[in-house]
Amino acid sequence: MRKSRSETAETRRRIVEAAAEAFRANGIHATGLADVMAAVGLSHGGFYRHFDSKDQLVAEACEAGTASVLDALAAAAGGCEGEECLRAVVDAYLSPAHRDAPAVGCPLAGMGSELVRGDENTRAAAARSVDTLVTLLAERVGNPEEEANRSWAIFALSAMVGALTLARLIADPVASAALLDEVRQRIVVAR
Amino acid sequence: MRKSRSETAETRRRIVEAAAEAFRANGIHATGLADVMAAVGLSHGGFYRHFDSKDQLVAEACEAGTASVLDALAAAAGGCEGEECLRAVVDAYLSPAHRDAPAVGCPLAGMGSELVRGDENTRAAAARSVDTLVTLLAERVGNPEEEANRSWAIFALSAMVGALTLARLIADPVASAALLDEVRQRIVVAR
DNA sequence: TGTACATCAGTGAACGCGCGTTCACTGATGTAC
DNA sequence: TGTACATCAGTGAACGCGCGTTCACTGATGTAC
Repeated sequence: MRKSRSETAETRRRIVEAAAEAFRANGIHATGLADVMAAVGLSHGGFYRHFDSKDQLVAEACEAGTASVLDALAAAAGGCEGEECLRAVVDAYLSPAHRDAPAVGCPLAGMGSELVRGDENTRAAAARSVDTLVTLLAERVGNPEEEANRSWAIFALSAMVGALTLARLIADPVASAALLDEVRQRIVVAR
Repeated sequence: MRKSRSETAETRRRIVEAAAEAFRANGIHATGLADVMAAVGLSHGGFYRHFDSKDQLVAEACEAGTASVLDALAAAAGGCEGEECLRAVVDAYLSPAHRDAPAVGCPLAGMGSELVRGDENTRAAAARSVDTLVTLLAERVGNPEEEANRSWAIFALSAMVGALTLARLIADPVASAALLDEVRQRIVVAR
């Protein structure tokens, strides 16, 4: 049953991807390893050929989820790099589409309160996710190394993560969309 | 073994309080009913004399946690009601003390991503929590019924919930405190 | 290049454990007369 | 006010179930000669 090295690497990648989706959609604790392995079409016993523990998978899933969100936001900005695309990134993050698709959305919003209680590696990965997203936002308003730009980006990311979480809590679609709209406008103005 | 009505009510209240603390500190899924009952000094079997299900307890714990945070923030404002106390409320919410005491802190930050996946009653309770905190903030900048004040308060609460979550993810105490400071200042300025 | 052997990805059963929930039981409280 | 009985808060064992993790096994892949 042994697989070739490239197949093994591909399987591992698919496990991380499936985990990243399941953790964001259903929560870390509520998602079993058997669920993740089944999503990839494997039995759960083989999990430990790829990972030491569920904690390790959580940390990697956080990284993978962040990378996918980063790609999606960069794509939404259409490849431009200046301030003119700031609105595109913020609009994409605070869209009803993002709110309604947590499985492929921001891990900080989808599993933020569970990441806080993760192990050391998980929290380190989550902290890197914060840094990555802060840099993405800072780039939209100028040099991402400049203190003022990072400072604004930290503020913007906080508001974005919080707004997405709150928007998902509010069942009324009108009120939820209104919350997203208001935060969206104020973030751009706050720059 | 039967208890008097007032004792029964008091026991029920203590279960909700203990649950509110445990859920915020350790997460909803990670906290067992036996843990909660043990914290109150009871065996787990008696739980169902007070509640229909764990879900019901989660919803009530969300409400109770919000009430306690509301009290704490009102106390931080020192009883004054005008705009001059806005800073006191925001400072209290975005303080290292709040960050380091999730058990008695804001439920939206402490268990936000788990509340999103709660049942109907839980999400309704969480949505009421959002509304309650928005009103508290709106009151600090004027008439809480006025659209402009509510709109700002929604933005402020989003930034506050997000910032507290991110601050808890960042292990480095200097970077974490810096994030809180920056968001704190910008929220007040954004008014 | 071909052969012999070591490696190891994946299977499926099993491990101990804790979960939410149920239940028979106890005995103090509440109620009806 | 006092007595007899119904109620029910709390106990502790048990229910079925799913969890993370381990393990003996299979057989294709990788490696050494």
